[in-house]
Amino acid sequence: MSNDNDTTEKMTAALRKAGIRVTRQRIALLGVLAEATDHPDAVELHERAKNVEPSVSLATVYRTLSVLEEQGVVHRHAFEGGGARFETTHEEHHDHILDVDTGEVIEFQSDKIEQLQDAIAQELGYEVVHHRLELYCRKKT
Amino acid sequence: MSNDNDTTEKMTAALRKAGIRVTRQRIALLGVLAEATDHPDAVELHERAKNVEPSVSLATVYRTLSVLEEQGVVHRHAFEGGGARFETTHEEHHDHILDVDTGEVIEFQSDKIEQLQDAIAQELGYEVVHHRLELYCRKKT
DNA sequence: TGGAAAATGAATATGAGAACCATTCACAAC
DNA sequence: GTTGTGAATGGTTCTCATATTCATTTTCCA
Repeated sequence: MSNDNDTTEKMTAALRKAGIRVTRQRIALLGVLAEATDHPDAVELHERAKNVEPSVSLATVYRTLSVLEEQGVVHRHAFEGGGARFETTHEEHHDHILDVDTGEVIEFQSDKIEQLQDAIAQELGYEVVHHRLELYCRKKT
Repeated sequence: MSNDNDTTEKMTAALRKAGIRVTRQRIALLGVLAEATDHPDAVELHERAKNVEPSVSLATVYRTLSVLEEQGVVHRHAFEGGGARFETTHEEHHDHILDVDTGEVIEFQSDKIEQLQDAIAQELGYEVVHHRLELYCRKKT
């Protein structure tokens, strides 16, 4: 997975370009984010980042996640129950299925639904800035 | 609007049937919920309920809202920014458009989207228990 | 109408996240 | 490389929404 390095470098480049300093703590957090395939919350990210760079504090994780979100580097999700969860922005846009039994998160994407959303908003005189679509599901037996 | 009374009575009936006591405070809150056309939060509901029954405390509003949610009498929504907001369950299922400038909430309903959601879940071996679809929109100029 | 169980108000606790502040660090200019 | 300075940091404290505790009151069926 040399892709993680690419991702991390793209992210640090984005920060530098915005005049945002790239610190040890931020590098650690970016690395952890790049290699995460799940959708961890701040506390979980803190745990993982500490393994790379023990000096990372939870306060910095929260602060940095906000910065990264502002910079469009990560997405913040507020799924039902529990705190915010994060993922990097380097993938295509997608929505989420949440397994209500296991908590697992599955990504999906539907152009049709997106188009319908736009059409509905349009009809009411609105345009969609962003949206949130979460399917809380149970595995079929 | 004698419909509000109907709604309130349906709700109190549901509570009694579940062996849940119908107190002065709960009647006040149910009345307020029945006549709300917006999507108020707990503090706002408390304000409104106090006008009907000054003895209602905020703690009771929170507690009762949880009870009402468990009983399927109200829906709890966690829109972006700020606390939970509530509405009675007596209407048809619908999703929400949020005006990002004014905070206004508009309801809409799309069978097509619902069907697509089911189809997507189906394809991945899931069935939808419930879902959340929110369009954060801006009025077109 | 009495009494047990449930609901209440007031106060306190909780948990995620933001803010504060004195210290440290990144990095551009020399 | 050294240095100056503003941004970033860790630790702590604060906030805000909501939950919980507990002694007292109230509902409602017997």
